[in-house]
Amino acid sequence: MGRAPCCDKANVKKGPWSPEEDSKLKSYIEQHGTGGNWIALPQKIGLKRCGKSCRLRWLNYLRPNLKHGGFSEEEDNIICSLYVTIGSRWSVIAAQLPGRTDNDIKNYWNTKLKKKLLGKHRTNKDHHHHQARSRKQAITSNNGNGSRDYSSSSSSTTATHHHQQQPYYWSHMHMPVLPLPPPPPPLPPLPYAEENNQLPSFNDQDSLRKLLIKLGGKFSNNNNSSSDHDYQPPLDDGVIMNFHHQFPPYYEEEQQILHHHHIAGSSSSCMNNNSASNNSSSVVEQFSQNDNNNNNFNAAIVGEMVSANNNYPQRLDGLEFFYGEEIMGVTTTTDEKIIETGAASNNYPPLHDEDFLQ
DNA sequence: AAGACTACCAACCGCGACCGC
DNA sequence: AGCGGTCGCGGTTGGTAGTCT
Repeated sequence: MGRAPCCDKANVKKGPWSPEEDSKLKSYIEQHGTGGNWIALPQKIGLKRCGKSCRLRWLNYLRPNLKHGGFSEEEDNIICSLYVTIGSRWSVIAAQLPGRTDNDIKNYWNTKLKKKLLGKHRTNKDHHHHQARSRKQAITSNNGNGSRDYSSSSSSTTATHHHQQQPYYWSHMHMPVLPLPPPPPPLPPLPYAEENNQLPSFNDQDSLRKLLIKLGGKFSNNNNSSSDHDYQPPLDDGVIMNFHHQFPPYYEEEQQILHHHHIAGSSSSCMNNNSASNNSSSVVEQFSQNDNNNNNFNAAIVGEMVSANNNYPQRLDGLEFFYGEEIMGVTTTTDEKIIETGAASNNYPPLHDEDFLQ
């Protein structure tokens, strides 16, 4: 039973690619193309690689005009904006960033951008992952002395203010149901110091509202607004139209929600309000900025988005820090309830001891 | 100095979608 | 319509190297 392997695993090399393999693959594709069949390609070249591996190597590394590392603030902004809108659809996000691969963006998001937004507070999943890995590495690792480019594309380490970390109980949402200490009392919200490039706290409604305004547009003064007379549809210069062409129905669903709640989509950034301001081709510039500074944040928009997400749980996974724990169903006072609700709302599979002990 | 911890990223894996027969 | 092969995607893992204690 089970799925047939795509190649003969026994006769296929795995792991890092050698320069010789790279040059073989690259020169062949440059001369002949892929031939529309990745599976057959390695045999043609004489590579002992899986076709999928060849494809990945080409797409992520060998393909011409690829950029590696050094994400700009504008790229950060685009990634953030798109992630909030469409979730972890890396290929779609990558399509808006020339020279970037989905893998690159995914890695960048997971290792830097997410933390940039979350603050230094690691998720427990990360924590356990790294703990387990560290234990393993303690056995197997051999430290080298090579140099590595750790240049960060952004300057956010100072922005991880302690008060701006995620709620304690959010960081436990992926945890199994185990006795936990009670969450600390809520901290007073800090002002949203975007002027200083500080990251906003997403734990209070006002900051969350501002964030969503920046990411998605303005919020109506009227919480029950259904008229939307002043809604301005996004400019159609191809990008947004591409979204409509590419996206399955749930994107339409979100668009309706956004429409319904006057999110006309503003420009700018979840990270830095000063960048991404002069590039007309960027997605985040598709919309007119129209923040009327009204503070009546309508949480229903997020609620609806989360509700819509019930059908597509992947889209908001990891976005709880955007939307807030209340919206995500993490509103109760006991830890168990918190975990249960959080897990249920995200369709997480039941957790077992082995998940915890890994 | 050494071990533990953390960060990063390339690569792998499995699944669903798609397509041709 | 059903089936099998392939593609493309997103999640995850493994290896390496920097940083911390």
